[in-house]
Amino acid sequence: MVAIKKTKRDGHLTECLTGGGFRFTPQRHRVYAVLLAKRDHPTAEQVFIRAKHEMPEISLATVYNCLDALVKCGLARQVTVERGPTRFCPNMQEHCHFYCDGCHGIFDISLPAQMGTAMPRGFRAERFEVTIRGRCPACANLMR
Amino acid sequence: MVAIKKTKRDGHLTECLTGGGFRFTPQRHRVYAVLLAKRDHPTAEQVFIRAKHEMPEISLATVYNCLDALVKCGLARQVTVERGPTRFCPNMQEHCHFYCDGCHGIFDISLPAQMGTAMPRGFRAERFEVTIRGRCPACANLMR
DNA sequence: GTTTACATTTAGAATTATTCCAACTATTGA
DNA sequence: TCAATAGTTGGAATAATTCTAAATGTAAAC
Repeated sequence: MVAIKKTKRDGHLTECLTGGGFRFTPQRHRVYAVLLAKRDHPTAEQVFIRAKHEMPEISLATVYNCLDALVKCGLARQVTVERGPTRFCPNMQEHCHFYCDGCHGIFDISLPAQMGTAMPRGFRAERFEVTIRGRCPACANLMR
Repeated sequence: MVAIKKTKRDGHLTECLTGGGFRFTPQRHRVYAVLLAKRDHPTAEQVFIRAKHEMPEISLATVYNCLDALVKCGLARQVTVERGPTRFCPNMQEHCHFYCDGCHGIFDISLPAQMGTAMPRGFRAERFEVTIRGRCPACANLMR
């Protein structure tokens, strides 16, 4: 048994996990803390490396499991803007992603009413990609 | 040497390829034809299977090479909306992608002025994802 | 039209990212 | 406390992609 100091934020974690049929575990707590600590859209492997600093015995399979649980219970989202490993983002507010073609970094940008005119200072937008998720006509029909 | 019947469209292919420093080859011709023939955002593997019907000796490595060349010379784009294999799309006009959470199909949707109100009949939009590509402040500075 | 230089293709090996598996451990609820 | 079940672990397996080296094809110079 590992001692866990719970903060107010952890209450939210517990709620969301149990609400999704998941248990609260020290590993999930750690993985979520890693996501919140540095919001640079890390890959599963990067999360693994960071989580190991405070929890050396955690395994990569567990990190994948924890990230999956967080995504399923609405505490994080997967970000896939390029070929390569999936990245994770704990910002659940409506926002869009700025992908830098130079350093391949991903930055959160708040969704402005007039996109393009409201870019943060210094960012140079060159291409917009919009993905809409939902149900196509055939699949929407299957749900009734 | 393989005989190639060139159409007007193939002239465009040749132009774009040579413009990007690539050579015109029967394999690239075939791969591009496959993309144009059925615009269902196929994976590299699906392109490979389709290309083999008319060119049984083509290899998967070549299909990856050809798709890469097409992307680099502006004749196709990669579409990565979910974890899993990258998909390819020869529609180079401004448009966005509708991803069906049911069948995982990807549909091209023209980019409307007011998104959400202008969905094609039957499509149920549930979530919008916007990715902006360009240069972050640090990388934009490096280019001057 | 040869020759030469280099790009491309091919099959298979290697690598990367992710998932699966089976044994063990922890948590929950009776 | 005990049984049932969920979660963790390390390693094996799989999937997607890239790399490699040899053979072949293409273009451009002579």
